[in-house]
Amino acid sequence: MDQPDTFQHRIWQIVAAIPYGRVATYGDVALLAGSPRAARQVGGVLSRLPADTTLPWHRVVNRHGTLSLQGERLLCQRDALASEGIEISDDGQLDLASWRWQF
DNA sequence: TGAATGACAAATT
DNA sequence: TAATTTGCCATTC
Repeated sequence: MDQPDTFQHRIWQIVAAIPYGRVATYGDVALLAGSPRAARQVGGVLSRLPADTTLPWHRVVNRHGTLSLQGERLLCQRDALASEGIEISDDGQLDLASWRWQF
């Protein structure tokens, strides 16, 4: 099983701290995790999340304010964000200047 | 143990 | 200005 102090576990803690109705970038999460260059690992961790997780992974977007996912996962994230009051453009892009989590 | 992978980001062409 | 390539870092095979 996973160690209690792994990067993965730290990512979970940070993503869980994202306030409702806000979004954070992979780079921000990586920065808070202690590795500003580990943005890829953030995505890697979220990609391995269990289906029954309570983690608000849908609040994590790339630095362009777009969703890097594809297919059904992308639709699920867009729907989840819309449910929180976050408006997304037709191109799947949201206004980071307005929705980005300021910490 | 080593090589490959990946839900990003920045630099370069 | 836009598109492409390289670099990063932890996890996985």
